[in-house]
Amino acid sequence: MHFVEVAVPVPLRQSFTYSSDAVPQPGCRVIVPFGPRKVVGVVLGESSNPANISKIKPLDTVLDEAAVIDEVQLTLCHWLSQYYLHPIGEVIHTVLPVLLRKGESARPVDERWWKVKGNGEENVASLTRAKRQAACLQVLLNGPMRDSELKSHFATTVIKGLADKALIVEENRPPPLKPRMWLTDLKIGSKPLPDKEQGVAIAAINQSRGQFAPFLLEGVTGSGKTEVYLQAIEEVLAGGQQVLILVPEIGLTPQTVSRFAKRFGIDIGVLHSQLNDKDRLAVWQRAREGELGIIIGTRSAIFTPLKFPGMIIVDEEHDESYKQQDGLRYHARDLAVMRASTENVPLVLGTATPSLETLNNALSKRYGHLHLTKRAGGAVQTHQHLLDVRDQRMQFGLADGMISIMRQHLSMGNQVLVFVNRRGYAPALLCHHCGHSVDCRRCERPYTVHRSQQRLQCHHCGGVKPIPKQCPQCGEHSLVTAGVGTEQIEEGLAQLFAGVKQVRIDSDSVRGKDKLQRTLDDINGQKYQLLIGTQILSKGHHFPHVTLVVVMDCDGALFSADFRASEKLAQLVTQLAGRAGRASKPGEMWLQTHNPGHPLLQDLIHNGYHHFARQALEERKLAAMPPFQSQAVIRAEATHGAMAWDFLEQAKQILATDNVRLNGPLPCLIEKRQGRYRFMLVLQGTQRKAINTLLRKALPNLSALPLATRVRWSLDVDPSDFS
DNA sequence: CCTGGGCGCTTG
DNA sequence: AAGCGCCCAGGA
Repeated sequence: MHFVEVAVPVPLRQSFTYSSDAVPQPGCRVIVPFGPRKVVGVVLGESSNPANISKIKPLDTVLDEAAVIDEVQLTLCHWLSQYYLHPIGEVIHTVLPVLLRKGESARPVDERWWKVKGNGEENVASLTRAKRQAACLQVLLNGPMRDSELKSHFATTVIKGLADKALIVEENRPPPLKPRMWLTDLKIGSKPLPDKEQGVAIAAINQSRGQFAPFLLEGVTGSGKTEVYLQAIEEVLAGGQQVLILVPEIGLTPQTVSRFAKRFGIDIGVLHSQLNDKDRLAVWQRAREGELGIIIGTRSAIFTPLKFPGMIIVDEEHDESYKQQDGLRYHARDLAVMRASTENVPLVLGTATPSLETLNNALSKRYGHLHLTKRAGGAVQTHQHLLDVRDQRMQFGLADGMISIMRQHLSMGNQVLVFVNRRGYAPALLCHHCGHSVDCRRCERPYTVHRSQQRLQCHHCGGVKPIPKQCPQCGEHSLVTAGVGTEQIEEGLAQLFAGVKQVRIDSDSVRGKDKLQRTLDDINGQKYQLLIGTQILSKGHHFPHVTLVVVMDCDGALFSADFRASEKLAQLVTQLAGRAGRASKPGEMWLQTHNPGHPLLQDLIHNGYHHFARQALEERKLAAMPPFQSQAVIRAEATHGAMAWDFLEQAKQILATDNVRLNGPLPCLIEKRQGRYRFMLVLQGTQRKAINTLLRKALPNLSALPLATRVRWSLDVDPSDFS
């Protein structure tokens, strides 16, 4: 009789002991009795002298012969659990593909194949009147073929015809996973000669093969970061090792993938949020068996197991989508650092606008620092200007001066990009008679007017309702919109620039598969001249015909309660500037502001992100803010705000100590969401270890508070957002 | 007297 | 988280 520790998918910060005749390998899934139910858990290891022997129950079933979570992943799970103070069972649950959580077989899913039945050659001869069927049968005479491959050559009706005549039959086969399969296909497509800086970067990365070596690749937009990735990857692939590439949520387009596929001519594993569970598991298996040379995916792709780990790349490392904002609130970039270190592989963090966290690590020499300062093909940097809109006449949010600059660019046949930070028609609906604002009752925030959908939408909870005809308070028919969003700009610009083809790009207009990609292709095919859009436009896409970028309003970020707002604005502006222009068409950028003298804007405009970021780091140091101090946040929300507040107040008493500062409880930046009032308690200190220890020791006491079960609360280590 | 929903307790 | 017992309110 043995005892094993099992991680069970429940929000309890402990594992559970079970008895078993044999000890399954750590990382194997088991079905265990848990209270009155049965759950899928994962074996963590053998337990030597368990407590509470009388309570221990035997394992029900062992689901796997071999571990589904390998040693490296198990190490990372323990790290995640300890660092983010998250229950181990839930950590393991997040790391596993959905189908494996549900207890499905971890064996590769069978593939459908077709093979000839009976005397094939005779049958081919008999099919005189069905030429396609004869051809199809002829192909299968050379040997069975995958259903998917056969379908790419012949219509389904042809295949079905043969099957109906019982000349071919279907059979299921396990996929032949071939480790390092890419080595047979690998060919290097034509590649440009790297310039001096690229050459230095490639060499530095390549020299670090087989060891943990983190790099910040700080390259201005258009400087050829991807080329550095490609040439570094080439060496890794040729050496029989795999590369894991993380990209931001929105950056994973077919275009991105095809760039890698074209260069190497190999199969690439792609993991994105729209993938179904089955396909996701298939990529997971092929990566794990070492069949795929390149795996590219968004945040959660960092959990993909690799048989021959060779390198990890995090593209646009500053992107906010790498931080998970619910459940296990991990940062994929930080986990990538941990993973590269446990797997002893180089890690490349690439961006034009490094996060201050990463920049600090590079400047303090914890990371190698590689620079790409020249735009490829000699394109010059986009010139940035501030447009003082004070006392200027505004039309649809654009100052007259701005409009005339836009006219100049349009008249030369160039494209103009207008960046607006708000979706919808207008961010509020007000009564012109009594001043009443039509607010979402659950969030107590103004509804955003969406005229295209003819309804009001709450951007905090997603709630929708029809646009009222009259004021809900005074009954007057005098409702007017306040402020401008993408829809209204679109409408206004259609009037201002009649006859100019324009397109709006925001999450409303590009909803649906491939819609974004098609629109982007149309833009670069010069089907449109005027582009109006939100954040989406700042991510990864290049618009060579755009010569003017207009930022409607950048004042919000200057006075935000979020201390990272200025960093985010600077990244956004710099990324946007990088979208425009090329060698023959230098671009310019204008920022509309009421605060043209603001030192932050001045610094950004005149000295660029590179300088701004270093300045901002100095300020963070003086202000004792991250990355020079560590933070954690306890959030609590409840329908009765007082309960959430009381809970945090009690938590504060429990946590009180002298080496960690406790701020709050204070309302979250979004004070109410979905009918619940939200508060937070911010922990800050010089030692991240001290915060971690404090929380670890206090958590049992926090959970034991009577209010702990009555409010929704969660822990966020290294918070990136205070909404 | 029975039903049902809310609440709190437990999970090895 | 989720299943279960317990308790109290409300309907017949």
